[in-house]
Amino acid sequence: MKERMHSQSNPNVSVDCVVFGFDGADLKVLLVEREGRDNLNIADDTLVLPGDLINDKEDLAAAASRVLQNLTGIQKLFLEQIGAFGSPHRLTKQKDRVWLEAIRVNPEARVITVGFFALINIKNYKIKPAGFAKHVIWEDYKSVGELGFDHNEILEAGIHKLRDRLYREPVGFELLPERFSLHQLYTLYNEIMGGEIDRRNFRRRMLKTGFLKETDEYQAGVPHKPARLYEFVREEFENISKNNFKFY
Amino acid sequence: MKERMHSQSNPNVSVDCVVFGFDGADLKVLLVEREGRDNLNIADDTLVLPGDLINDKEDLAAAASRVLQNLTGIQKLFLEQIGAFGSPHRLTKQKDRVWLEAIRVNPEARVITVGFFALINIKNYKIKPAGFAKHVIWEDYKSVGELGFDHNEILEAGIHKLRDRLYREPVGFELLPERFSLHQLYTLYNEIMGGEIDRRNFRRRMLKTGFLKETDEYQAGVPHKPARLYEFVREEFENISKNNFKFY
DNA sequence: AAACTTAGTGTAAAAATTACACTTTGAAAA
DNA sequence: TTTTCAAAGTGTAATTTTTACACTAAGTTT
Repeated sequence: MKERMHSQSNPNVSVDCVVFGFDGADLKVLLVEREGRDNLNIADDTLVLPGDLINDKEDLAAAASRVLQNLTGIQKLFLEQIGAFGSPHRLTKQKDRVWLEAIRVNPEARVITVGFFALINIKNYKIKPAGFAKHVIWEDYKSVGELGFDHNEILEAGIHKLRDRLYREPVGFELLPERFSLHQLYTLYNEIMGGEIDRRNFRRRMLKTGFLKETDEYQAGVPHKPARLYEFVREEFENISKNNFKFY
Repeated sequence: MKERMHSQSNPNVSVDCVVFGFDGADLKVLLVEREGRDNLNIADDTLVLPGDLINDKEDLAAAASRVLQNLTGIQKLFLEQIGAFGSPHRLTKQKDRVWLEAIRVNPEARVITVGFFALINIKNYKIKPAGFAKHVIWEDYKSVGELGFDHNEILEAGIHKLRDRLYREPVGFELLPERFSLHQLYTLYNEIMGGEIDRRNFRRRMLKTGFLKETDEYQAGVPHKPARLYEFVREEFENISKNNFKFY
C-alpha cells in the first residue's frame, strides 16, 4: 500500500502534534497507536504523537492543522509551533525502522519534524481514529511511557512551552468549557504548573485582571454550594495585553 | 559549479542564523551579501542571514554551528533554536528565484529552514567571508532593510527570542568582554529591551543577584572617572537558577 | 435538623518596585 | 595648578505586589 508518501508529500519534513486536553482534573495528552495501514499488519502498538509528512505546497501550521482535523474534526484550534527536531538518529530505533520500512516509500530518508502544540477542550469533541492511527488515547501526561521515535522529547518540549505560555497568554481558557468555575480554572493552572498555587490569591488575581466576566449561571448537580460560572472576555484581554501584562 | 548542493546535502532543509553582536553601544546583526560562487557572477547584492542546507548526517544545531564556524572561526558559541520557517512561498520572490536557479542543483525544491540565534562578542573575532558570502556586515539591528527570502521574519523572531531569554538566562554576558563595567551591561540591556531602564535600580538589581564578581581592574583611557570592571560567575548563576529566578 | 462539602471572603506583614538628585573621581583643558 | 567636564557611584521614602493564612456561607445528602 505504502500510501504514507503520495506524490505531493515532502519526504524530508513532517509535523507532530502535542495535543493537550483537560478533563477537569488532569492534564491529558493525545496519543495514537501506530500500525500498518488497512490489511497490512505489522505488530506494533507503540504510542506516538499524531503527525504526518507535510505536503509540498502546504504551510507547516496547515499540515499540523490537517493532521488534527483528521483526528478530531476540529477546524480551528489553538496551535503553536514548538520547534524543529532533527537529530540524525531520531528515526533509528529498531522498532521505528521496522515500521518505517513497512509504511514509507522512502524509509531511509532523513526526516526532520516540526512540533506543534494544540489545546482542545476534551469534552467538546469525540476523537476518532483516522489515517494510520488505529487507536486514539487521552493519556495523563504524568504517566506517559516510552513513545516511538523522539516523541518523548517533543512532548517534553511541548509541556515546557505550555508552561511558558501560561504566563503571558490566555491559553488556559482553550482547555475549558466556555463557562467555567474559578475552581476549574484553578485546578487547571495548578495542574499545569505542577505546583501549589494559593487558592485565595489565585482567585483574587484572576478576577483583578478584568477579563473574566461573571455570569448568572451556577454549577448544577453538585452536592454542595454551586459555584458561579465565568466567561473569558477576549477583547478585554487583547486591550490589556497590548502593553505589558503577565498572566500569572 | 552549483556546489551548494553536494551529494550529502539534504535538499529540503536548511538552517539560517541570526547572529547578534554588541559593540558597546548598539546591538548588531551579522548579515552576508549573497552572490554567485567564484567566477559565476550574477548581479545580486541582496543581504541575507548566513545559512546553508543541512548535511544528511548532521544535527540541526551542528549545521548552524558549521555555518558560523566558517564565518567566524569560532568553535563554540551560544546557540539556540528559534524555530522552523516553512511557508511554501518563502523562496518565491523573483530575485530569490534567480539566485536559487543559478546556485542550486534543485532550485525548485521546497526548503524549510530552521532559524537559530547566536551571540558573540563582536570585538573578539575577525569575521571573514566564507562559502557563498562575499561580504559580511555587522548591521545595526534597528536599521536592517529588506533581506532576501523570508529572512526579515526570521530576524524578527530572533529578536523576540533574545528579549525573552534575557529575562531568564545570562545571555547578556555572551555579548560582552570577559570583564565589563556595569555601564556596558546596562547599555546592552537597555538596547535590547529598547526601553528606559532606570540606571540606579538596574545596578542594584544586578549586584544583588550575586553572580557578578567585582574585580580590582578599572576602565583605562577614559577621560573621566574609570568604572570598576566585573566578571560573570557562572557557577553562582547555576546554583541560583536551579529553583526559580528572574534575571531582569 | 445535623452533617458534609465546596464556595467564597479579608487582612496584615514582608518583599519588591519605583521614582528620584547629588557627590566623587580622574582626565583634559584652560 | 585650578577649573571644567563626563561618567561613576550612591540612598531613601512611597507605592505596589506578594505572601501567608482561617473562618463563614450555601446547598445537598443523610
